[in-house]
Amino acid sequence: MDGRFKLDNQLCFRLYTASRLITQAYHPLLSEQGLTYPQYLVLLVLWEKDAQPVNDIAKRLLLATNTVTPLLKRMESEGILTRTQGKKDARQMIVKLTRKGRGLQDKLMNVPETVGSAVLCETVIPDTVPDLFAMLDGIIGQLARP
Amino acid sequence: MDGRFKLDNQLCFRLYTASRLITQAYHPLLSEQGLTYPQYLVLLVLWEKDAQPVNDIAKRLLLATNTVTPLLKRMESEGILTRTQGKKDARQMIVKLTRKGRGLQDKLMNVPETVGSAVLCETVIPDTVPDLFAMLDGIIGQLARP
DNA sequence: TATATTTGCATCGTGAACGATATAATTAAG
DNA sequence: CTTAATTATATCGTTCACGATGCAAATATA
Repeated sequence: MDGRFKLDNQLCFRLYTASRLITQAYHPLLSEQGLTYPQYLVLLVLWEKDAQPVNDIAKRLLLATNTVTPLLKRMESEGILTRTQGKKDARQMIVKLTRKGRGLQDKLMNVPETVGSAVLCETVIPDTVPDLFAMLDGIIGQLARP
Repeated sequence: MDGRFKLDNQLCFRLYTASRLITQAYHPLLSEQGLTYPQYLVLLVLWEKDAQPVNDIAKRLLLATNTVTPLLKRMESEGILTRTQGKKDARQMIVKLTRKGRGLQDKLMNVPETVGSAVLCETVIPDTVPDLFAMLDGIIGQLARP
């Protein structure tokens, strides 16, 4: 009868649910451009710095390459990016945005704010977001194996 | 050059990553008993209240039935639970734990604390957890469609 | 009561996640 | 200069998530 197994006491369930629900909030906005949320994350990474090897993208997103590789191949077949073998290191595949991939930034310009405002509520306002970020970063830093 | 698309400004990416990493922390503990994290969530629900229709379990976890149904079928084939047609309403499938399903609680007794302590860090301590819960509950309440 | 709508669950297809494993290129060690 | 260890990616199999759709039982409405 101790509350150990109570769903309402579980941090992970809250994270899992919040993550899923926000991803669902992105869905209508992203699917307009034929994108999924993980694909949008890849775009964020490449918009910040184009022409990166698969490994760097995976590390930035804290994902394994066996998750990222098929994702990139789908995006390649959509004409969003190209994958070309590295010259310095033939093992690397360098991922580069196409014109279309760069152009998606314009079409998605209003997405961050739309989703951001959909999330605001009593306990999550611009003032409290830094605290939330700090706690999530703490968890991530604690669990990410570097 | 506004920070709109910066990965480091994204709440959802933090939630997505924190959720994934904590689920990974559960993995070695749950796989010992042949369980996945979503299956563990189903157990939490049924340990709190046994003999529930599929719909109630799905609602409690904020998942769709087309996610939960195959999950329950896998757990049924593992002998963790049974699915029997409801008597009052023939559309309902009543999910009930088997002896094995109930017994898993003993074998997983130390899981919540093990994962809990693995998450603690500078910014996430017992004192700050209620604030984190409140913010996540705010987001979930804001986005869950009732 | 006949018909229409809603509800509960299931099936299907696609795209992640991720553990396990494989392969080829690079680097380190002997 | 070989051989061994490491590294960068890819392939495979299983299990979620979830939109779309189907179907039968229950309920509401005409």
